[in-house]
Amino acid sequence: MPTHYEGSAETKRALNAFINLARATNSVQARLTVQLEGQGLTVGQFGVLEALLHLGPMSQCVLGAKLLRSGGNITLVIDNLEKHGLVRRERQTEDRRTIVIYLTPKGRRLIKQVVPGHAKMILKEMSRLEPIEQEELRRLCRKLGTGEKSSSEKNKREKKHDSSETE
Amino acid sequence: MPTHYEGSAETKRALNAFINLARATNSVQARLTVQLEGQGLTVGQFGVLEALLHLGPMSQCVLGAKLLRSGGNITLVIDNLEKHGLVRRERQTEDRRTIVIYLTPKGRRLIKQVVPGHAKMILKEMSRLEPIEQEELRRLCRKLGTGEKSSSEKNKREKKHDSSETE
DNA sequence: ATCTGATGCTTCGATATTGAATTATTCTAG
DNA sequence: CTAGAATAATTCAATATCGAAGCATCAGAT
Repeated sequence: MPTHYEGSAETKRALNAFINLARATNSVQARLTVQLEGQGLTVGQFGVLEALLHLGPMSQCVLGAKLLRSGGNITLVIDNLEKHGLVRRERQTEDRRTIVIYLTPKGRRLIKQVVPGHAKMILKEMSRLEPIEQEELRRLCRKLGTGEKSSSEKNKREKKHDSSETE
Repeated sequence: MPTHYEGSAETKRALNAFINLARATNSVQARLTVQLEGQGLTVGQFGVLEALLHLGPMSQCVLGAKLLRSGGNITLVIDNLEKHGLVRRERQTEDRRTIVIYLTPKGRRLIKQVVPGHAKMILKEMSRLEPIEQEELRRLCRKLGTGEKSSSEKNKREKKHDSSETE
């Protein structure tokens, strides 16, 4: 499956690598999305609930930073989760700008039930590769860039909790 | 950056590989998106114009199949491209259900101007990896799955034109 | 104490994206 | 030839997503 660009071998190599990277990721994610939505959660909603489950209650602002989403987006996703009774908002009294999001019992129950199946699905998808290959893929992807600029963002007392499963 | 799931080493390996795959892809795509939008094109619009440039005029239906997008989505993206005078719709006379999309001169000029910079950007992104690594990444991604079910779709006289750069 | 700038959330306008329902058209089996 | 199935496009209702504008609140400087 060649590209239609002309260009140096270097360029072709890069484009082909990128195309296959993008396709593989989209393909796997599409199948994961189908599974999640079959359980009544969108990808964005799953991301929020999963972060709350593993990292505990947090403000919308922090949630946006963890999930790499805009403030407006978080507001909407939380709105929808709140409608379904899966999370609850609580305005902070110390800093009244901040709203902390908590899982409701219903939300906790749901996400705890959904997560294992999701993990199992990822396991199944990734098992098309040998263990060694999975590790090599991981190494290459880390080298390719995780989106971190350099290392100059809120390094105050945020050492723990580096990453939940953030898709 | 560990996950917060417990589970077998096998599961952890798969989850970590997946997380880094997803992050790397999203990270690269985000930067590409910024560049495209700086030139006034969304990713979806770029995909359509690029397909039309490299594969020639085609119906919305075929476009949707190439880009793996729903019919409703293609309709909207074409609407927006048409508003900007970058493509034009032409109803077929043989089969009046079908609408073929053509690049306008303006659209052709624009996409021809945008494509090289896009390719250059991909080259730059991918060059964080050595050539050998790019090839290995490609191999792993192909093995991981390109979304092809098996091989039972429209194999009539569609051998040529396997893939444009489809993100 | 007050002004100013930063911060957190919401709202809005665009665009994307899907799946379902609808319409128009073509094809196919009788 | 005609009825019903299949196909192409459109429309609609949700949801996502961003960036920008707006509002409330807080923190720092004078």
